[in-house]
Amino acid sequence: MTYTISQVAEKTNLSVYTIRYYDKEGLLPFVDRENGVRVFHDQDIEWIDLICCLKHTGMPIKDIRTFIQYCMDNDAVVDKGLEILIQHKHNVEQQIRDTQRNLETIEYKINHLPQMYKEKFSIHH
Amino acid sequence: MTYTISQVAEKTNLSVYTIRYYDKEGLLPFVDRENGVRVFHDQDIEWIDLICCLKHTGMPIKDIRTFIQYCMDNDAVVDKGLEILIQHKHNVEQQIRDTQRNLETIEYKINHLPQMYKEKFSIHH
DNA sequence: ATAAGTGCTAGAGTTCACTCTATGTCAAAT
DNA sequence: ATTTGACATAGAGTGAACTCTAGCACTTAT
Repeated sequence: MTYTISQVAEKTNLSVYTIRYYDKEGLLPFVDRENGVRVFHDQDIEWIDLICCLKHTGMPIKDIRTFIQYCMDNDAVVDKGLEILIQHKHNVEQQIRDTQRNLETIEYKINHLPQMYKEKFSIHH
Repeated sequence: MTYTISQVAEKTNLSVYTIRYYDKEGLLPFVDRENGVRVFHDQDIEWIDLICCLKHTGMPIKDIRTFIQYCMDNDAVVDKGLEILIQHKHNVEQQIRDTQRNLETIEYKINHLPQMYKEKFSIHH
């Protein structure tokens, strides 16, 4: 089964523009061409899903490129790619903890907002 | 107790540039001036901490401005500010759930990376 | 009294991640 | 045979969030 760029756009919720931009940026070196036209296979979609996942969890595009390039390296040096992925997993775990702490702060501030407001206008004016 | 802009920069881990930028963008309408020089009080730091918290959890600057403006409104219309804060709390909760799902995907991909790699080069070349 | 240090503003520059435009090719439908 | 539609590229434009520069004011130390 193969897909055109617009079919991939539908499946991945990326715009056609974004897919071409990712390709331009070296994120999709695995995509085949037929007469210059991109031809996507199922395993390409899997790679793109992973790319989206990394992007959603805050990995910048140049880091994703590095990761993909390691994964595509001639020898079976998946190890380096795996290492990056495991490191990123730890980052995301930390990120969740940080966001949970921020959530607690927001909850605290929700309870203390009227007071902060009062402080502002009683002490300050 | 009052603070200069560079002391506030230290306390909040923002750069002096960023604090001035936030002020320019209307995020810090509560900051006093003495002969044109910004003078920060403890409750100002509390507001800035809240701003940082909102920023870290993905609220764009124009939304933070709207929130702050509601909070600073002449009448005791904290309600609108509170409403925004509660809505944002729900967004952050959703954000944590999304990130947890992404984390699961990453864990899955860590286990299947060697296989994805193999697929790529056996089917595809 | 001059030099250093900190503050101020206006506005230019940067980076990131798209997003769009202009222009062109090619295959299928009318 | 020409129109339509989907694909392609190069490169310009956008918006967000800083980040920095230039030039000036004011205070404090030598």
